[in-house]
Amino acid sequence: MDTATKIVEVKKCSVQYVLALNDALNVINGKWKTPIIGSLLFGKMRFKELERNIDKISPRMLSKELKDLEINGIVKRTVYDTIPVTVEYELTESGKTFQCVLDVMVEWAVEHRERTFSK
Amino acid sequence: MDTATKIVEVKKCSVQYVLALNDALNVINGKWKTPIIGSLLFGKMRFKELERNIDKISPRMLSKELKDLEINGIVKRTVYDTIPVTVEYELTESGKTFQCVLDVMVEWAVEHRERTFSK
DNA sequence: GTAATTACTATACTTTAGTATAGTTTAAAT
DNA sequence: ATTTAAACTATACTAAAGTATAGTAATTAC
Repeated sequence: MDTATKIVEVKKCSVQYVLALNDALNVINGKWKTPIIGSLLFGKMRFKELERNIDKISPRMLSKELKDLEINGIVKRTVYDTIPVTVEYELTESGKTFQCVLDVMVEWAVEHRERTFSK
Repeated sequence: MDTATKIVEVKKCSVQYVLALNDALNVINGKWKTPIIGSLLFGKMRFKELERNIDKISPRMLSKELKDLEINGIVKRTVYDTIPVTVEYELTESGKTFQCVLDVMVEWAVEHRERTFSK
């Protein structure tokens, strides 16, 4: 079954729909996932660069969230054999396509704000 | 400024982008928001109907989350002057259009799963 | 008169998420 | 010899989210 057909299938079944939805939600849950993905959309970055880029994040959280994102296939971690080690983080293909999801959320939010609060 | 122009503006500024994104994320944060919205996509429902529909939800959580959704303009609450009172919950216009956001998330999730885990 | 139903609220508790602070290793710079 | 830097980890704590259990008011059914 190809991906397009699969999508049609999933949309027909509420159980599968909710499961897929949770997959997507797990990518962005918590306080720090979207700032991290947002930073990496500008290109690959090292740990300290991310730490400096993202206001108020602690190394503990950055480390933890990067690990989460790596496990979920959103971020790729590359260790270079330099002394001391250089570690680079970058978005995977899925990480990059996630921008479309973020864009739709932003579009909805702007429309929602106009409709609901600015009249 | 019309909504389309506003969306273009917001996408250009990372601060505004993240703020709009958080608006959308607040709609769905927590464990119970998506099941509630998902149930209400089938039509208006009373408190007990929602409670029966959503597996394992407690009345405390249902009440709290419905209040949140109402404040955020996603759900409309209508009290009928019957004895005992009848209370109906339904999605607002924004609540209904939110389905597009959920659909895009589901599409991404299915594609991501194919790409990342099934090869 | 007891049980059930609707639409919740109150209180107490547990679990998860996030913060604060300090420490590790290896090496280069001053 | 001490400081600085990268890339984290460890420990302890607080805050937020969620659960469990019980209770309220008004009414109908048995």
